Amino acid sequence: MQDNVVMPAPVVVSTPPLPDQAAPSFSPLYQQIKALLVRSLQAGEWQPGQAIASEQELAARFKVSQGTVRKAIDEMAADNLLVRRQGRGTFVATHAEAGTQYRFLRLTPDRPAAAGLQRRLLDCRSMRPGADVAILLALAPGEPVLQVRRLLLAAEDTSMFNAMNATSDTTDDETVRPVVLDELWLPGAAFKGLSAERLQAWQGPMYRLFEAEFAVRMIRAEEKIRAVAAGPDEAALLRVPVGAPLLSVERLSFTYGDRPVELRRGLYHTGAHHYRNELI
Amino acid sequence: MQDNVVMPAPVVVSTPPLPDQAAPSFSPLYQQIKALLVRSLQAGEWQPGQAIASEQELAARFKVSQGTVRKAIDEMAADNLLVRRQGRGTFVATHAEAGTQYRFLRLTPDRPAAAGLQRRLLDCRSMRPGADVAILLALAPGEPVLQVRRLLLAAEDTSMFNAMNATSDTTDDETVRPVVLDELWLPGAAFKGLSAERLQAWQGPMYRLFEAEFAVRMIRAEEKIRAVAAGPDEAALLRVPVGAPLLSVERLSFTYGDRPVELRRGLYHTGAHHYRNELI
DNA sequence: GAGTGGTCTAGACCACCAC
DNA sequence: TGGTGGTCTAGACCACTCA
Repeated sequence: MQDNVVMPAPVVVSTPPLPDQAAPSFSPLYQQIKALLVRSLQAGEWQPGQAIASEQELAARFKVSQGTVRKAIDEMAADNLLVRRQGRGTFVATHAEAGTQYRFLRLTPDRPAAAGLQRRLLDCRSMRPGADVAILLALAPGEPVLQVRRLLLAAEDTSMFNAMNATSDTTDDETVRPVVLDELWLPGAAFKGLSAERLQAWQGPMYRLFEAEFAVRMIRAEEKIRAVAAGPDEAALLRVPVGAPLLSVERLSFTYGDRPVELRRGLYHTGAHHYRNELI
Repeated sequence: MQDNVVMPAPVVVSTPPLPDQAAPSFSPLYQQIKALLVRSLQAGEWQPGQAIASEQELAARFKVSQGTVRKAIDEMAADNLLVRRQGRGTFVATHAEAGTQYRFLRLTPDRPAAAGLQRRLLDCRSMRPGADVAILLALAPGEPVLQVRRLLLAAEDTSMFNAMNATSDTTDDETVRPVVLDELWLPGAAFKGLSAERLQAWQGPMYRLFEAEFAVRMIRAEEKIRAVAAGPDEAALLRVPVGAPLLSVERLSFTYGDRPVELRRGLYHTGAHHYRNELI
């Protein structure tokens, strides 16, 4: 039974191999299958939200047993690359659906809030990256970056503060409060054509726009969190006093093959929200 | 082959069932096995760091196939309850070993540091809990809590600041800097006998003491993170100006069966450290 | 060499879903 | 009713560890 299992010879597949990154030679079959499936995702064989081939089909294609394909898919589901749905099939994960929307945003209202967050775009422009940004995003020499700035605003919880801000110094947005000031840097090459108008027109999560229009799927991210004092500009935008403590969240996001494709720095006002984390 | 698989009848085991929490009646076999294994851990059949029975033995004990036991153990390994080691066996996870020590501490030096963190116990006393603490820890009415306070200190990075703090206002600890001020609340019933002396004498991670001496294993935790301004006492202890931004990390830790057993509030000075997080 | 977990297969049946 | 993933089994061989 085990005779036909190849150790040196890699699995033969019909899909032509992609040019970049060679696969490790000796690894378990299911790992090889997993790598091949990741390549298929990377190459766009199946789009986010679509069903991939069934386990049976994949087993036939790769000439392995269904159990081996299953183990590969199990791991990819654990990595949030795929979503299994009994009776329906296995689907490419997406930032489109409720529940997986804003998967990376860990900011939560202290008391459960009905309404979500509103977005307000501040600016979007192309620029030469600073040295730090260029290194983190592994940019080619001379490659520009797109810089995006925006606010996220939450419905104000006025249930017990009705009297307090009767004389608020703001004329509009009495019922809404800025909570997050985001600053993003995106590699110019991958996001050619992204503009303020495009962002303005888009309804929905930004990561959904990226995967739908620019074929850039955010897979995982690393965040570094600090407490900082609000500077003058930040204070004005977030409507807090200068020097107020803010959460600084620096995020580096990766797509398939651990390629960094977004650097983001968020300043969170944690007066009525907190950053939640689960340690396991 | 499938005939002997029981759906209504649960698996018969030799270990007497523990009194608390009834198992759900209808669930996959491997889930039942998992629940039984968790109970064995809870009951102390195998101690942290020790090997559990082999897959073969467990399969025989529970009268299921090895594959079913394997799936149960796989999930428990993914939950960090067990650790598999090829050729050696499967071991109960512990906070003792390097690598799993300080598993829940996400604070990281901005630039890789050689030395770890020093501990300094401030105080440890029994007290009546506030209402919030009592609720979070699900305390019995009238049950006291142990309150512990301590500092974590890091070796100062003096490589480029030699001249700066020549006239530091502190007489001792020139080469060390407080980074974390921790305040813990522990249910008195579970930690009877814990004292300042006991903590002072202990070398190693606190969670290791808890699992070794009080049979309380921390399995997972939830953290809420905010940015706050340092108050007078906190500022003095952490040697920062009053009002300096600090990271407030509120942690609720759970043991087997999702029982909360520790509430902790840490204030982190993130001048040369940050809280790292991986989003997947 | 004996024992452990790790991989792979083949086949059966179940639960769920859509048509 | 047919197809999907989900569970369970039985048995083979491999890789690793330790005495």
